[in-house]
Amino acid sequence: MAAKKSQTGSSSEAAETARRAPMREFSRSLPMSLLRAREAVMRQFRPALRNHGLTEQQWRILRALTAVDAIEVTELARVAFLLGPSLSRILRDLEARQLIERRAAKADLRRAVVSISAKGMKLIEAVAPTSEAIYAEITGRFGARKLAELQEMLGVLERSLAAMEVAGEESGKIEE
Amino acid sequence: MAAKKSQTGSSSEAAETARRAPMREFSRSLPMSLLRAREAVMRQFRPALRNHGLTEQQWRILRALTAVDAIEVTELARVAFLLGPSLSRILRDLEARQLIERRAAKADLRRAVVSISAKGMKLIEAVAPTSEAIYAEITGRFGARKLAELQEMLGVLERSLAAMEVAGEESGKIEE
DNA sequence: CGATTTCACTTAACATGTTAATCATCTCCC
DNA sequence: GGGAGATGATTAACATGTTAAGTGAAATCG
Repeated sequence: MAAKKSQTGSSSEAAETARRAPMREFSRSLPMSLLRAREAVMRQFRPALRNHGLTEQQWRILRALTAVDAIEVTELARVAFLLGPSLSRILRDLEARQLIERRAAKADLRRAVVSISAKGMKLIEAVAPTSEAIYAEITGRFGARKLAELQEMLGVLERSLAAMEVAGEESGKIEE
Repeated sequence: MAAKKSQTGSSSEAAETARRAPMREFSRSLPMSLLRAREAVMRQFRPALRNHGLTEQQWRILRALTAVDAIEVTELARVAFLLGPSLSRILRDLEARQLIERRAAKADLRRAVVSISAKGMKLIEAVAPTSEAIYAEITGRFGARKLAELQEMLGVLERSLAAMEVAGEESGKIEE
């Protein structure tokens, strides 16, 4: 089971090092931990959403819209945590399905204002009980206190990194 | 600023409730917290990976391959936490770029065995220092102890939900 | 005013996520 | 050994993630 040592010789000396001593256990890296945890959670919700013809992101948007009377697209992107292009496509689809309504802002024709329709609201109402039940089950299994603690830590992590420089621009092509 | 009340009447009674009292603060839901936290982390790494022509998933695969001599595709999917179809596409690309090598298993021709190439290993070596530096910076900002604690909680959450039934099959179309 | 720049949003192009279907092998059992 | 079913991998089809480019409207400045 030993790695194929001394095969290519000195050429892959560092390669051998990496092979023997992985940078990090990888599956234990923070991004992987967060990814797996999120997937474990979403795996519970996706079937229920799917039964109502909604994807996770479409659900996020409709959910966000129930909390406001109307909202501009950019602000909606921030709240639902979606990038502009994704949001554009999804809004086009949701509008075609008449789950939302869109109109131009009077004061600034560049801006579009979105709101949920009665039909969209009914859909939300149909899914909400199941969704809430699942959330309650998760809370029960993991523990309400631990859940709050976890979310607090996630928030701290997020804020810790918010101010962090996004380095990696390699050479000094910072300005263009 | 009040919601358009008493417009459609009793029909959207629950809708009004939802509008006034959102099911959950939404942005504070567990899935959103996990998503934002992960994005905050990955936002630090993506530029560096991009400078080396790698996406996050391609990096995950190469990283996973450095820990083993060779691995079957299904097992690689499990380790790198990718679905089969995604992995298939990415392996095709990585193979075309000669960053990995693939061959059929002798005992079972259905199975494919993948390993990282010398060229792939060199790429890993080129990115690793930057990647490690970023990880160290994150650890420093958030705190090594808190980081370990967070990952422990994420693991517990994952295992708490592993046994949970994935309900939501609506009607009894469990069998097909 | 009018040209330039900025801004909000959309489109484009490519990579991945997600589920279903397909294809080739392999196993099992008669 | 041969056919039904199981299995590993890929392909198909559609939705989203991600970055760059495009479009129209607004703000800025000369």
